[in-house]
Amino acid sequence: MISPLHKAFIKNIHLFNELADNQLGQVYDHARICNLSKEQPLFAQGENVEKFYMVYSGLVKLFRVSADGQEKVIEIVTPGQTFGEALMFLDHAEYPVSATALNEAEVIAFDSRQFVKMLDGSSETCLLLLGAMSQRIRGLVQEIDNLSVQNGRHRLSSYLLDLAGDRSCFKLPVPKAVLASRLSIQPETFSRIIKQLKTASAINIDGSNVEIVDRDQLEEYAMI
Amino acid sequence: MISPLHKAFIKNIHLFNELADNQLGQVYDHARICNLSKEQPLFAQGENVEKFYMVYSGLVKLFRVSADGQEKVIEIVTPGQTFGEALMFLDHAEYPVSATALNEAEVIAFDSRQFVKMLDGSSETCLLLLGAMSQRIRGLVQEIDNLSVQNGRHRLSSYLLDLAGDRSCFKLPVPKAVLASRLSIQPETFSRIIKQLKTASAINIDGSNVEIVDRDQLEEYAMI
DNA sequence: TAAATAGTTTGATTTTGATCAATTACATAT
DNA sequence: ATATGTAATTGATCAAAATCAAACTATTTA
Repeated sequence: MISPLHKAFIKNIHLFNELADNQLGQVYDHARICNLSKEQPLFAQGENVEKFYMVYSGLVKLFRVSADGQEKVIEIVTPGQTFGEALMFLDHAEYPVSATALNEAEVIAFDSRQFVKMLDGSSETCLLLLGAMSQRIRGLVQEIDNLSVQNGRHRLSSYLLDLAGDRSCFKLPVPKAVLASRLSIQPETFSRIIKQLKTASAINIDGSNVEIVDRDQLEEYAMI
Repeated sequence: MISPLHKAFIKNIHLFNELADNQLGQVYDHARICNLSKEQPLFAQGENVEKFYMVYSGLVKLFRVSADGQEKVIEIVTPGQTFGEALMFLDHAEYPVSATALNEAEVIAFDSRQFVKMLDGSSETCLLLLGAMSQRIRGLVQEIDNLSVQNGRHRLSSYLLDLAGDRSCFKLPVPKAVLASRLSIQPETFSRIIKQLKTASAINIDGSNVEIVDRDQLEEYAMI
C-alpha cells in the first residue's frame, strides 16, 4: 500500500492530472513503492516490461551495456519524472535499457497492463500521455543532433547550463564519470574540457561545486 | 480531394486501422496531396506545426541544419511511413527538423488539429498512436546508442544489413552522401569504410548496386 | 589515524574520423 | 560526341577524443 504522501505526489504529476478520482484510485491500488539502496538495480535491459516507474526521491540512471561490457548512461532520472511508460503500448516489449539507483532512492512502480486498460476509457489522459511522449521524442531528436553535429565541449557546456537553471552556483548531482557517460565522453576527456572551461574563466569548479563565472561565454561554447 | 487509390492506401496503414468509417471520412476530407519535385522542401525547421504527413511514393529526408550551415539527415522516410505526427499533441509546436523530397515524391498531408479533435472519441486509435510513438522512441534510443558507443563502420554495416533485409543484392536508394549524413559520417569516410568492407570481401559494390558477399562477416562488423 | 579504495586528474601516445585538395567517374544536356 | 556539372574516390594532413599509464585526492573502512 502506498502512503497519502505518495498519493499526493502522484496526483500532482502532470500525467495523472486528468484522471477521475476512481481512476486515480485504481492507479493507487496497483502502485508499489520500491526502496532502492545505492547501486541497486531496478530492471535490466532485455527483461519483459510489466511496470513503468516514477522517481519519488533520489536519482536513477538508465543505461545500456554494450557487448564488450562498457556502459553508456542514456538518462539520469530525477524526482517527479517517469520512465518506461513509453513501452506499455507495445506487445511483449523488453526494456531497451537497464535502470539502477545512483544513490538511496524511492521509486513508485505502476502496473503497465492495468494502466493501459484504464486508459481505454480516458482519451484526455491518452492525449496527455501522447503529449508527454512527443516531448520525449523531441528531446531524443535533440540528443541525436548533439551527438552527431556537436562536440564534447558543446555537450558539456549545454549540460552545465541546464543543471544550473538560473542559479550561478550548484552542485553536480552525481560523480563526474557518470556525467561523462551521459554525455558520451570519457572521464579523462570530461576532466580536460572542464579544465578548458576553467582556464577560459567561463566556470569555476571545486570538487562537485560549480560556479558559472561567465554565462555568456558558456552559452557561446554551448552553441554552434 | 484525394483519389480512391490514396484512400485505400491510407486505410491500410496501421495507424488508421481502428478508425470508424465516419472518422476515416473526416480524415479523408482534411487530407491533401502534395506533389513534390526533386529537392522540393515540404517544411522547414522552426515552422509552426499544422500538419503531419505520410509518404505515398518517393523518398523524403528529414534533416537538421546547424548554425554553421551543415546539414545532418535524421531520417529517410519511405512510402507508408508517417512523420510529424508526434508533434500534434504539443501546443504551439515547431518542427524540429526540415523535410525535403529526395526525388519526385507524393506525400499526403493531414490536418493535425482536426486529427487530435477526432482522436478525442477514439481511444483505440489513441492507443495505436501511443504504440507507434513507443516504437519511434525505441528507435531513437537505439540510434543514440549507435552514435555514442558504436563507430562509423558499425553503423554503416548495420544500415546495409537493414536495407538488404533478406535479399543478398539491392540498390542504394539515395546518393551515398545522403546515406553518409544519415549515418553521421563524412562522404569521404563513407567511401573508405565501403572500401574496407569490400577488401574484407564482406560486400561487393558497383555504383549503387550492393551485393552482400559474406553476411556473417558483415553482421560481425555490425556487432560490438 | 592509517590503510584501502574509489574517484579524478594529468601526461604520453594512438586511433578515428574530419578536413583539404585533387582526381576520377558518371550523368545530363547541348 | 563533347562539354558541363555532380557524385564519388583517393591521398595527405590535421584535430578531437580514446586509450594507456601513472599520479594524485577524497572518502571509507579497519
